[in-house]
Amino acid sequence: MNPQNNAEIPNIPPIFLKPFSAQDYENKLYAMWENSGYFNPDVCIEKGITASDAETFSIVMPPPNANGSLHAGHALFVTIQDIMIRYARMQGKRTLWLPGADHAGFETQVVYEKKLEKEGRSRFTMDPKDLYKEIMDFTLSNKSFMEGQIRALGASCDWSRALFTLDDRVIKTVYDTFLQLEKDNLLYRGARIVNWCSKHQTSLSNLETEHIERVDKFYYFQYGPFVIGTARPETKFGDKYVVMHPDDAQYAQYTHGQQIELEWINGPITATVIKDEAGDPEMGSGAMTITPWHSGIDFQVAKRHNLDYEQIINWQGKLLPIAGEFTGMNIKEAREKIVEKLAEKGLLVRVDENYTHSVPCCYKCDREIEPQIRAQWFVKTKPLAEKAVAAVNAKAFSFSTDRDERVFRDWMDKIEDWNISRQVIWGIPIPAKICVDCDAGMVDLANTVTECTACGGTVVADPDTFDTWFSSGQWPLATLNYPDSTDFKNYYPTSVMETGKDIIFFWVARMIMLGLYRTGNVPFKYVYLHGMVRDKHGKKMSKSKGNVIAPSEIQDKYGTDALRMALMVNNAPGSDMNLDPDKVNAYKKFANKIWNITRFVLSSTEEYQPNAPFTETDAEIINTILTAQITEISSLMDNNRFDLASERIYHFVWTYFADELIEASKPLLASTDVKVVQSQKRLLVTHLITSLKVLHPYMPFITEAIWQELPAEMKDSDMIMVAKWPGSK
RNA sequence: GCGCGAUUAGCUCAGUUGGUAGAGCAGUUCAUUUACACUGAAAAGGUCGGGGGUUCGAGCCCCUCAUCGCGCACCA
Repeated sequence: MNPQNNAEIPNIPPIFLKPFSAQDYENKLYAMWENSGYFNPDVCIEKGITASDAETFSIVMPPPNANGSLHAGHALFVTIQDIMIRYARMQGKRTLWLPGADHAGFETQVVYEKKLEKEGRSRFTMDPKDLYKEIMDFTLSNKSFMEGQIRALGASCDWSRALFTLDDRVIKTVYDTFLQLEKDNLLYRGARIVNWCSKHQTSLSNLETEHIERVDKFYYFQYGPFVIGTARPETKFGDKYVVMHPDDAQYAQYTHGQQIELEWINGPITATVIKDEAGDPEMGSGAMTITPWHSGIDFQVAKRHNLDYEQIINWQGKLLPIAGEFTGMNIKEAREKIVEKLAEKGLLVRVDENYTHSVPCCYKCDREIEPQIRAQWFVKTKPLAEKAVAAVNAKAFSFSTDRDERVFRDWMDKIEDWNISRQVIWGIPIPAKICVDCDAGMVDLANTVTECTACGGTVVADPDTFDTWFSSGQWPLATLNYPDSTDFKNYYPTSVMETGKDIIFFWVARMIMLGLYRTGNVPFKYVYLHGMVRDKHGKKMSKSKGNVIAPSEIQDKYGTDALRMALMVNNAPGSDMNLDPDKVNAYKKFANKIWNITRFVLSSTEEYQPNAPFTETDAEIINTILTAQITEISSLMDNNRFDLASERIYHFVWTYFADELIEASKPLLASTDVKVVQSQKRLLVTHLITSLKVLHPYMPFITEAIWQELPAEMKDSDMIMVAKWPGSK
């Protein structure tokens, strides 16, 4: 290219004389948008951009964790939601996208604990208040960093309404719900088997565990006249009940409650026969001993027959004094030694070396979960789940794919009570007193409870915090300021909940249950779930594999618009996608193509007349081809098929506009017939404006950068962000 | 165990109600003061995992098998 030639063309703003460079524009343009106030629907109404009676479109943003950098999944969700929002805003809807930041309780505490570990410190030796303050400082500094990255992705969200999950309003909402649940008898505190992580020293919900398949040894021991099997000999010290199925013929001679003297690990014991349907005649010998404190099934058996419970393993994963000589040993090292001792005593029958089973582990540290009995707060979820299923039956909300709805229903059908207590510092304190003499708990928002209402015993403040998902589950209520705000009236239920399919149970299901519970209405009408972003070969991104693609690096190299397009094109809703830098590069080229299309159009449209009459041919192109293409694109967008719409737009701009229309225009522009030339100029400008508009939701920066350089007579608005979508009123 | 998904060009993936397949990247040939080389033109490349069925017609619907992946939940 020879700049001198171009410099002679008066119509081209100088910026078009070099290739598009995203870095030169993005920050400035975002600041311009943000300063305009147009992210805020109230401002749009004030300034006459949006009609005051316009249809609303609202999204509550899933608040990113304020504990680190954004990853590719964040870039994907920001892109999808921003496309929805920008499209709605251009259609003249009253459009709200409400951002936030998540303190992310346990998650953040784990991140912070790793930091402490590196510094040779531990949360267990710290004053809880100091720890809380340190994590707060850490989180707040990360929060502003994270919000900067959201801005860099082009998110046109209303920062004036931003909320943090530890803000007073959130806490008030959560406390109100907690109290309401108690009043409605949907809340209880009781000793139940919980998933205990002995590294993180907290209980976890079932969803916070993952099952890891392992091959372990499976031992058979002589237990009096019975042979019992176990993979966990270290729990067997207290086993004094032997359970068999009531109908198991091989044990017909034994009666329920019968006592048997037998030799066991640390000497003679008296065992009691329990007939219970938990015993499976097909499994092993059909007889089993139970450890009610450390097994869910055993706990149920013990509950049914009112048996004793005894803790064998302490909270740190070490054996308690009941283990005799093994007291204080870590369960892993104790296992082999216990087996050795049983073998010496002649009680080891045989060992199955290839026992394959999956064991529940902490999803953060992979350490085996130790089931423990602990008094915790539980929400009775069945009544809440029934309402949620009724709502989906009544089509009060729907999912982007049928399979998501099936997955949702499946989980709702077999939902169990939800443990909402966590032994975590970094979270919202549970506003309750707990009894030190029994397991009772009393909701105590006003701090007036002085003794146990169940036993009259001494009470203390509950040291626990809420499961983050309990508060996140009320996020739409808190952000829209339930119950009396105008935002709540205007925007609840929101139009769309867009989030990752991996948190359909953690978050989406909980928001539906709690939203329905508090307001009687679903929190959103449509659930769009995106898949995971993987590396270019479909592998999960992880630091250890070294295949993590940081959005900020991609943005620096190729531009944010290119990243956004790469994330959208051919990425079907709900399925995982692979992010290949080569694909991003393809859309960087596309950005430059748009740049040069503009340059050509501007350089060819001196003395452009906005009202020049179209020739018959050109009118035909406008009325049929252009209209048809835009209708199709809008229709795909209305159906949330941004993957298909973006590909269509790409070809509309490159294949049709650039390769066909512009090439065809070259001889026509050279025509001696002024009418043909003027019509052609108007045709090119019309296509340019239309292209920029339909591209804008996907590639907001370059389209706005160009828009700002266009002569006033070509455009219908100062900013393309609030320009009218083609075909909309 | 229960449930779900995938299998389409060398690679990574699209394909909305059934009408003999599309993109990006890679590769082939040609074009060089062209709006744009971050380019253009042209061609090449797939019996849509195997088998069976429904249909005038199947990548798409049904059955079955195989392989890969995911979710949930158990286990003495």
